[in-house]
Amino acid sequence: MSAAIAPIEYALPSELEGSLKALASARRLQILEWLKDPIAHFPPQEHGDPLEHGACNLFIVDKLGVSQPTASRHLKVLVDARLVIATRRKGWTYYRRNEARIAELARRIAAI
Amino acid sequence: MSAAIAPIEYALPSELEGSLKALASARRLQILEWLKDPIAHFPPQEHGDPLEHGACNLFIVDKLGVSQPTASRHLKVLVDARLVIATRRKGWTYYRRNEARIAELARRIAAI
DNA sequence: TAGCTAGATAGCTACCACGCTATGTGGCGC
DNA sequence: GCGCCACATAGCGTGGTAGCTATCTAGCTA
Repeated sequence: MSAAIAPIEYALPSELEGSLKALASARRLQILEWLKDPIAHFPPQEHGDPLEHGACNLFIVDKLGVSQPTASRHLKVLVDARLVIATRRKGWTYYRRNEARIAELARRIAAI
Repeated sequence: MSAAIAPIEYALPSELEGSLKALASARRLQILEWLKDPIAHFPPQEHGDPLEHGACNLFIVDKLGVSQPTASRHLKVLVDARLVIATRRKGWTYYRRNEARIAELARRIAAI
């Protein structure tokens, strides 16, 4: 050892890149689309206002047509990217769009 | 055989998804950034107006700091997504941004 | 407190993207 | 016409992501 330390020639992973990766999935785009109008896309739910808290996890899993863990991971990616907001209530989790964050991202992409 | 044919539960790959995948890479974001102002980011080139035709492939390869085939693939992804336009001239290839396409994509993302 | 159910985690497979080196190919220029 | 140079293609290794089943955990309800 040890020769020179390799310079970081690398493009550093930006937050923008992360957000784009979160968006670059048909499943996740679909979820965001549904969440635009939860009342139209999901069955009526008893505990948790669709508009205030969002759609129930179970409905999303069901409508996505994938297994529960797979849907869960997609939702986690969206939450981690702060594109959607999760709310726990009683025994369920509800998801809604983070409109502020989505708008901010749209602005950043417009400046690409 | 043969049971029922599985229904397409799948979210179909959209063009939007494809564009987002093309964009969701630090290297490619970097290239688009550089191409905003080729004169500022690349050495002066003799054959091919940086503003009209874009930056010479060789400069991009060099500045990216990856091998020629790797850079070539990144550029191909951008061209295939129509985010940049390639021009062949003499023996070289020049790349420039497709501003119309980029703006259109930004609009679509704003409506996500 | 006990049981049940929503959701997360673990662990697997398959696939795709990114990096590389080696090699083709096609068009300029001498 | 020949050689050379710019760029593409082939092929390989690796890491990350999406899908699955099985299982764990936490918190609601009775």
